Amino acid sequence: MARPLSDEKRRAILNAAAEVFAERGIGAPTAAISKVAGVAEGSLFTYFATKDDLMNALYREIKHEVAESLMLKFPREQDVRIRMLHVWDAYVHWATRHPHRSKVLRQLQVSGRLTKESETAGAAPFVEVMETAKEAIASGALRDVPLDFLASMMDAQMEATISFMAAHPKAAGRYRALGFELLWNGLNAQ
Amino acid sequence: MARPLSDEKRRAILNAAAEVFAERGIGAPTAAISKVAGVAEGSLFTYFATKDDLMNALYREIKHEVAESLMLKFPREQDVRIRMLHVWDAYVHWATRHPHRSKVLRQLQVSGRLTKESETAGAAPFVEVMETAKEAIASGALRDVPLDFLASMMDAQMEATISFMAAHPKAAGRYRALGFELLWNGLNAQ
Amino acid sequence: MARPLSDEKRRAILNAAAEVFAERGIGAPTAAISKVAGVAEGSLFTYFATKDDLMNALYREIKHEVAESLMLKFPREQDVRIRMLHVWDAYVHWATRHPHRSKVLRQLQVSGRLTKESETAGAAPFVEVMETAKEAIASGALRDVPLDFLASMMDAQMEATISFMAAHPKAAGRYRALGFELLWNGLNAQ
Amino acid sequence: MARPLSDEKRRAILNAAAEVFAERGIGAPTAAISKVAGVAEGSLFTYFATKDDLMNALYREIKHEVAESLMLKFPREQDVRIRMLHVWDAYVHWATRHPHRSKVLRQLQVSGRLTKESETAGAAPFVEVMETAKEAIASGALRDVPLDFLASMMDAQMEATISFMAAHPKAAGRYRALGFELLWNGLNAQ
DNA sequence: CATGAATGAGGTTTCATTCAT
DNA sequence: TATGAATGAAACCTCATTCAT
Repeated sequence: MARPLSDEKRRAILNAAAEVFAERGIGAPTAAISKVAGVAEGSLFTYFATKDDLMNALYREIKHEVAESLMLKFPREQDVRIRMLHVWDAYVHWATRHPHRSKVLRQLQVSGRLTKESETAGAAPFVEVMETAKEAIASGALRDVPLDFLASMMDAQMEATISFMAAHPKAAGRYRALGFELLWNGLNAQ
Repeated sequence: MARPLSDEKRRAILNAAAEVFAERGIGAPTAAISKVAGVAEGSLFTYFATKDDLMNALYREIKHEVAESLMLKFPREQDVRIRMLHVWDAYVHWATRHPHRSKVLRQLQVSGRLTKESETAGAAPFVEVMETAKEAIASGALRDVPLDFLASMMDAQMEATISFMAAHPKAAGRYRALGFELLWNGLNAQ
Repeated sequence: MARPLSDEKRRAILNAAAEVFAERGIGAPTAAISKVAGVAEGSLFTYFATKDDLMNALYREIKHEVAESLMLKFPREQDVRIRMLHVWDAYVHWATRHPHRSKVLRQLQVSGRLTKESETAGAAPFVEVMETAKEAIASGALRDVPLDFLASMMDAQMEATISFMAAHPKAAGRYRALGFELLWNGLNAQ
Repeated sequence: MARPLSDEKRRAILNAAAEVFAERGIGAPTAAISKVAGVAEGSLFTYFATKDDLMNALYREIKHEVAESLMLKFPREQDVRIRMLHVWDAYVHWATRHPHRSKVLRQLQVSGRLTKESETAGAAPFVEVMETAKEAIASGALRDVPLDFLASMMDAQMEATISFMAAHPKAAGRYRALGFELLWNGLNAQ
C-alpha cells in the first residue's frame, strides 16, 4: 500500500521539469512539463498537488543528487584541504555533467517559492562537509568564520565558477582549479 | 503643446517595479506595478512599450545607481587594496540601503530576459574598477586571474555577503569585513 | 480516457460565432461567442487555437453547407438553363433560410483574414457547377466568358439579389426570378 | 465664422483614413490614421467627433468623388446605352485609378457602421443616372425592373468586374467591356 | 486650436487546476 | 489511477477618447 503511484512516472515528471525549467525558465507552463514527461496534463497533479510543490520536490531531489555525488567517495580520512577540494571538484563536475539541473537549482534558489522546509532539507545531507569545516576551524587550520557564512560563500564561488566554465568550456579545467585556489587561499588562516 | 512625458512618472513606474518585483518576483503583473506607481494600467506602456522593456530599463537604472554609488568617491590615488575595499564597502552599503533594488538586480540577472545591450550597458560604468584590477595584476600585487573571472567571483562573493547580512543584521558589519577578507586573501599573490 | 472533444460543443461555438458575427460584425469579442455558445471563455480556444482559426473554420463550414444545399439535388441530366437556375434558386433559398450565415459569409470574404487554403477549400465543392458552365460555353449555349469571371459575376448578382430580398421580403420571390433573368439573359450567346 | 477648422487638415485626415483603411482594414487604429495624416492623435477628434463619424464622412466623400467622376461628362443627349456605358466605364476607370478608395468603399458598405443618412446622401448625386434608367424603362428600351434593384445589380456587377480587373491587370480592358455586355444584355427588353 | 500623454475598458490568449470519463 | 477537456481568473497589451499644456 506504500505507493500506488508509479515511481517511474514521478521521476519522469521531475526530469521533465528540470529540462523544461532549464530551457524556458521557471515560468514555463506545467503543460509543457507533462508533455515532455509523456504524461497527461492532469497526471502531473496527482503526483504534485501544485506547481509549487513540484518545484520544491525538484529542488530537494536535485540537492539530494548533488549530495550523493559529493559524499559517495568523500575522503573522510584525508586532511581538510583534500576534503574540501573533493567537495569542490565533485560539485563542479556534477554541474558540468548536469547543466540543466545545475541551472535549475540556481533558478529555484532565487525564485522565492521554496519553503523553509525545502531549504533545510536541501542542506541536510551536507552536514559532514560542515563538520569538516568546523574541525578545521577548531584546529586552527582555517580562519575563524561562521559556518553558515563559509558554506554560503563557498556556494557562491562554486556557482560563479560553474557558470564561467559553461561560458568558456575550453578553459574549464583551469577555472575549476583557479576557483578553488581563490576560495582556499581566502580561507587560509593567516 | 500637450503635457510632456513626465520624468517623475517614469521614475515612479521604475520604483514601483523595483518594489513589486522584489516582493512578488519578476512574474508580478504589470497592473500591480502601475497601481503602486499611482498610474493607469495603460500609462505604463506609454513609458515602456513592453514588460521586457521595463525590466531592461530597470536593470540599467539600478546598475547606473550602483555605479554612481561606487564611483563617486572612488579613491583613484590610493593603493589597490583600498580601492577594492572601497568598491566592496560601497556596494554592500548600497545594497543594505536598497534591499529591494539589490534583490531585483539578482532576479533580473537570472531572468533570461535581459538583452545583450542591457548587459553591456550595465557593465560599462565599472571599467575603472576593472582597470584597477588589471593594474594590480600587472604589478604583481594580485594573483594572475582573468579579469572577467575576477569580476564574476567578486560579484558572487558580494552577493553572498549581502544576503547573509540581510539575514543577520546584527552582525552585518562583521560579515562585511569578513567577506572582503576572504576575497582579498584569496586574490593575494603568493 | 477523459471526455472526448465534443462535436456538439464545436458546433455550438461555430453556430454562436455565426450569430454573433452577423449581429455585431467580425470584430465581436470571442467572449461574446463563448457566452452564446454556453461555453467557458477558454474552451473556445481548445476548439480553435485562434480567433482567426475560428473564422477560417466557420468560413469552410458555411461553404460546405452551401455546397450541400446546392449539390444535393443538382439536376445533372437537365439542360444548362435548368442546372444554373437550380444553383441560383438553391443558393438564394439557402440564404433566405440562413440570413446570419449568409451575411457572415460576405463579411468573412472581405475580412482579409481567410487563408489561401480556406479559399481553395471553399471553392472546391462547386466544381460541378463550373463544369456545367464550361460545357455550356463549349457547346455555344452560353457566351464565351472566362469561367472565373462568370463565377464571380454570378456570385455578385446572387449576393445583390439576396440582400435585396432581405430588404423587401414581400416581393422576395419576384426578385429571385428577376435576378436570374438578368444573369441568364446577359450570358446568353447572341 | 464658417469654418475655423483648417480644411486642409480635414482632407489630410480623410485621405489618410482611406489609405490606412485600405491597407489595414477598417479596424485600423485612429492613431495610424493621424500619423499618416501628419496630425496629432487628438486632432483627429476635433475634426471628427468619433471614429464612426470619420468613417461616415469618408464614405460620403468618396461617393461624392465618384459622382463627380461619373457626372462631369455625363452624355445627357446621347441614347440610353451610351449613357449607361459612360457610367460603367467612368466608374471602372475611377476605381482603377483609385484602388484604395474603391476598396474602402466596399469595406465601409459592409461595415454595418454607416448611418441611414450617409447611405441616402451617398446615393443622392446619382439621381440623374436613375432618371436615365427610368426613362429607358418607360420607353420600353429596358426590361421593366425596379430601379433600386437595377442600381444594386449594376453596382454588384461593377464591383465584381473591378476586383477581377485588379486581379488580372493584363486583360483589364477586356473584362471591363465584357462586364458591361453582360449587364446590358441582361437588361435588354426581350 | 493643436498636441500627445493619460486613461481604463476591453481584447485575445494562457495556464494552473478541476473533474467527467 | 490516468486522461485531457473544461474552466475562468488573470496576463499583457491596444485603442478610442479625454484633457492638461
